Amino acid sequence: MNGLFPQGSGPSTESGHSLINHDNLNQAQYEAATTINGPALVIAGAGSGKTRTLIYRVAYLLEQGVAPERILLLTFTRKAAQEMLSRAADLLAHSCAGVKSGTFHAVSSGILRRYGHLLGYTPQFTVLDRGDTEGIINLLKSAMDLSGAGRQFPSKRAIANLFGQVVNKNQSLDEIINERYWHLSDFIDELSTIRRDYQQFKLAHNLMDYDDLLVNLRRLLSEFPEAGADIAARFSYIMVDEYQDTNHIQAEIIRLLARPHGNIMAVGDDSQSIYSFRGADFRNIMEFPEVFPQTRIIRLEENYRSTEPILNLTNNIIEHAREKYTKNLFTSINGGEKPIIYEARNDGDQAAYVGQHIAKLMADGMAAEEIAVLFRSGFHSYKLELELGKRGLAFEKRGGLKLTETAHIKDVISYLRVVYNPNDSLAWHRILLLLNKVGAKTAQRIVNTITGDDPFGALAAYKPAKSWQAGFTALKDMLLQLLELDSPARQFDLIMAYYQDIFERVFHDDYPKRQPDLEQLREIIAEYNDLESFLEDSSLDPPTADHTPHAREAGKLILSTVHSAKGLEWEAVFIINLAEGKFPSGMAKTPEEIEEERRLLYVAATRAKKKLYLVYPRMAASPGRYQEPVLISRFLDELDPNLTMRAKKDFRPAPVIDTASLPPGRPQRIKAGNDNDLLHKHVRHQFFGRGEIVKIIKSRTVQIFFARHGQKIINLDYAKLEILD
DNA sequence: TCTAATACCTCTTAG
DNA sequence: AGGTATTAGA
Repeated sequence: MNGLFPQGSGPSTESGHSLINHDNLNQAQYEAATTINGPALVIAGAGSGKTRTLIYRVAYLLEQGVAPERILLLTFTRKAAQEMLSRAADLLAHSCAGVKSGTFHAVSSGILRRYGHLLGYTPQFTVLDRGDTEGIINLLKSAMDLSGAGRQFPSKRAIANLFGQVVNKNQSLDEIINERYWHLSDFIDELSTIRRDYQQFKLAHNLMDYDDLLVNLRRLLSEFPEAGADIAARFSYIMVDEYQDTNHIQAEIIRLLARPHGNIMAVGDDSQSIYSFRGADFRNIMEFPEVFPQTRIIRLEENYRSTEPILNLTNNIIEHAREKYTKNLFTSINGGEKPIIYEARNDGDQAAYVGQHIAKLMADGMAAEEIAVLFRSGFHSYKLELELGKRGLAFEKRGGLKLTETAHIKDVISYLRVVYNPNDSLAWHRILLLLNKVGAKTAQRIVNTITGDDPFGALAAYKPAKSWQAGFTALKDMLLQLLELDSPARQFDLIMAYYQDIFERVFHDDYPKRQPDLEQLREIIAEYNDLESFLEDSSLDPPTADHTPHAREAGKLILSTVHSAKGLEWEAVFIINLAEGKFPSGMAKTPEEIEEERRLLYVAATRAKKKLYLVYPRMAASPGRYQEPVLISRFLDELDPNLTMRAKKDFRPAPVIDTASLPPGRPQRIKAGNDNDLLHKHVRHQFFGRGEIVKIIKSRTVQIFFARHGQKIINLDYAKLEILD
C-alpha cells in the first residue's frame, strides 16, 4: 500500500503503516472504522461504502491486535459475512478465520447446540424450516376436528405467519389477531390451542423453528446468568450490519451480549428497512442511542455508487415517504443518463424489452454479471426466464423458491434427517408417506409407535399390513444400511438407489424436470464431510442451486427479488412489473405497508450504478387469467417526470391483443369427436388467445398457430379451447 | 376406514 | 405450481 500515516485521531500500528488511512476511506468512514471502543451507530446511506467500512474495521481490529475469536460480525446473510471476511483477509494478507460471523440465526444455532441443554434441548436438535413448521401446524390442526367450526379456518400457512408475528412483534396472539387479523377472531380459541400444542410438540421432539433460535438465545442470555456471562465474555467487539432490519428480539440479544463492555457498532439505513413482515422495526435504529448511552453517531452520506441522474431519482422516490429520514445523499459521480421508463403492452412485451436491452448492453461490452433484473415477487420473472432462455442468455435466479424447499429434495433430506435425529418425527412422517398405500393415518400411527428410545429397533419390530409390506421392508433395510455409512455422499447414493423408483412414481408427470435437482444436491452434499453441517446449512442458509459460489465469476446475469438484492450493486438494473398490485404488492394495504413497498423500490433503484430501467406492463393477467389493464405503480406515477426518460415503443412490432372483442365465457374442453373436422378452425385458448388449427398431429392432438404465441402442440384432453367459427 | 385421484382455489418478501 | 376439499374406489 502507499504507506501514508493515518491522520487525525486514529491510532496506528507500531510501524506507522496502517492500512486503514484517509486514502482508503473518507473522513466519516475512517471515523467509523477506527472507533472501536464504546457504542457507535453508523447511519449509512445506500452506496455510501458501508460494507467497505465494515471490512476495514475488521481489518483495523485485527491490526490492533484483537484476537479474531473475540470479534463477532452479525450480517443479514451468510454470504455477506463470508464476502466481508474474505475481503478483510485480502487487506491484511492473512486469514480472518476465527472471526465469528454469520446471521443471527446461524450464530444462535451454534450457541444453542452448546448451551441448549439448559433449556431442555439436546445438541442434536433439528432446525425446522418454513415447510416443517407448517407441516407440524397442519398435523395439529387436522388432529383437532375443526369440521363444525364453520368455514374458512385459516390455512397452515396463515397460521404459521400468525405465530411468527406473535414472536417477532412481541405481542400476544390476542393482540395480533385483534389488530391485524381481526377476520380470524372467531378462531381465537382454536388458534391458541394449536399454538400451545405446537410449542409442546417442538420441545417434546427436540425441534426449534427459526424464531426459537432467537427466543431461546435471548432466554439463555437473560435467564441463565452463568451461561449468559460465559457467552457474552467470548465476544469483546461486536458489529451488526443491516441494523434497520433487526427486530426487537435481535436488538435485545445485542443489548445482552454487548452490555458488559459496550463495544458495539450497529450499521444501518432507516430508509432501507424492508423486513417489517418479520418483525423488523427501523425505529430500532433511533432507539439504539437510548439503549447504549454515549453512542457516537456517524453518518455516511456520500454515495460512491450511482451517477447523478440515478441518485436524483432515488432521492425523489424517498422524498415521497411519509417518514422523513435522517440523511441526504450526494454523489460526485457526474454525467450519466436519466433512468428510462418503458410502458410495455403486457408481460410478454415487457420480457421482450428487457431481453432485447440486456442483449444490447452485452453487445456493447457490458459483462452479464454486471446486469440484474429485480422484481417484487419470485414468480414475476417467469415470462422473462423463458425469454432469456430463447435468447440463450444464462442467468442465476435468487429469491423465490429455494432448492431445499422443493418436495423431491425435501424427501431425500428426510432420510438423512432421521439418521441424524431418530426422533425427527416430521421426517419420519414424510418418509413413510412415500410408501404406496400408506397415507396420513398410517404414517402417523407408525411414527407414534416408533419414536422414543430406539426408533430404528421399533421400526424393525413394526408389523406392516400386507398391502404395503414390501415397500416397508425395503425402507427398513435401506435405513439400517444407511446407519452404517458415515460419508454424506455415500449415504446420498444409497438413498437414491432406493428413492429413484419412488421418485418416478410420486412425480410421474414431471420427474425428468426434477431429476437435475437431485444431481445438483449430490454435488452439494459431496462437499460435506459430516451430516451435521450439511443439515445445519440446508435449513439455515440453503446452499444455492448453483454450487459455484459467485455468479459474478460464472458470466451470468442475475434475476432477483428485491429482498435478495439487498446490499448488492450492478452497472445496469432493470426493475420490472412496476404496476399497482405487483409493485406495490397487492398484499400491502395499510399505509405502513405501502411505505415499506416504497422503501423496497428505493432499495431496488439504489442498486444501479450507471443504468436504470423501470418497466411496467399496461395489461396483465387477472385471476381469471384474462388480460386486463393495470395501473402504473403509484411510486412511478408520483415521480418528477423531468428525472426520467420515456422509452420509445417502436423496438418491435406491436403484438395484437383484443380482449375486448372476445366473447364472454370461459373456453371449454373440446369434446371427443372427429378431430379432422377441426382442421383450419379458429379457436381461443385460455392462455394463448386466438389461433388457428393448422394440423392434426394425431387423435386428440393438434397443432395450433397462435397470433401472439406462435406454433403450439395442444392436447385436446387437457387444453381448454373455444371454437370461434 | 383409509388412500388415491380429481377439481378447484390462492398465490409476497426470508432466516 | 402449490395446497386443499371433495369424491371415487379399495
